[in-house]
Amino acid sequence: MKLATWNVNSIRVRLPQLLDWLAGAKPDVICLQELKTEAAKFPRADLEAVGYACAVSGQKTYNGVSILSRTPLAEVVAGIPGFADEQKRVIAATVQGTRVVCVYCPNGQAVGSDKYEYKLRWFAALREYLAAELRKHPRLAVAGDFNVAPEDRDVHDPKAWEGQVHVSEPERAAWRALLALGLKDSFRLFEQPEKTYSWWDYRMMGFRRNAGLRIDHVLLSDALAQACVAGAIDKAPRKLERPSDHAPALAEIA
DNA sequence: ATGGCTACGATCCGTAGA
Repeated sequence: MKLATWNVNSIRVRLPQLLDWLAGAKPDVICLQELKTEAAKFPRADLEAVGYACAVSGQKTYNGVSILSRTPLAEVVAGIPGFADEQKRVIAATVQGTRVVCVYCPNGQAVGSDKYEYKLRWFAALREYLAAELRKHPRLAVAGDFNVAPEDRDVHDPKAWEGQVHVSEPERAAWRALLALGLKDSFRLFEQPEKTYSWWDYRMMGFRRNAGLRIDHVLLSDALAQACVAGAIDKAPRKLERPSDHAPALAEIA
């Protein structure tokens, strides 16, 4: 199973690029974030026409997540059960015996802000949710935009970013708490080129300078990690005209 | 130099992203 995640930053703007990428990369499953559209306006017919079933939790203007799959999606659950949240950030589904959780973790805006506090509360709720999911589903993948760069090697300029949102110690501790459940960062299961990132600021020629962060991740339970044969980030879509600011991340499971 | 783009939904600027 080839499992991908991509923060598309508006599904309606990025649909042509998404269709092109699906045709080339042929993922079995892809988790999408920042749809920025309500479910009724999600381009379901276009995606079904190229062979993907869609589970969608949409929201106007902000957030919005979806899972696309070439095989049927079962047991679809939107949101974190028990965690009341207006923001559509989570959707889960079972695909061929694998539980897939698609996440768009909060940005956090600035350390100490209300949004930062929300981000940490949200991660605590996600951790409890994933702990319960792991008990039910040994084959568990969690893919999405985590808005956390786990280590300094995931940051183009660690000095400049030190203590900032996305790299602050409480955020990294929240990330490690997910790993402590028994999840592996699929990207780090393999040798990787240095300075590989998944997001680059639109401003200041961020991509051309490779001034990026690795914040989009595919986490795998032990059962899946043991069968994982590749982990990568595909920078190609970031080079296109009018790109998303994020690139797709992928894991291939034998 | 704390900005700089992009998308959205409201109007021609404010909010949010990261």
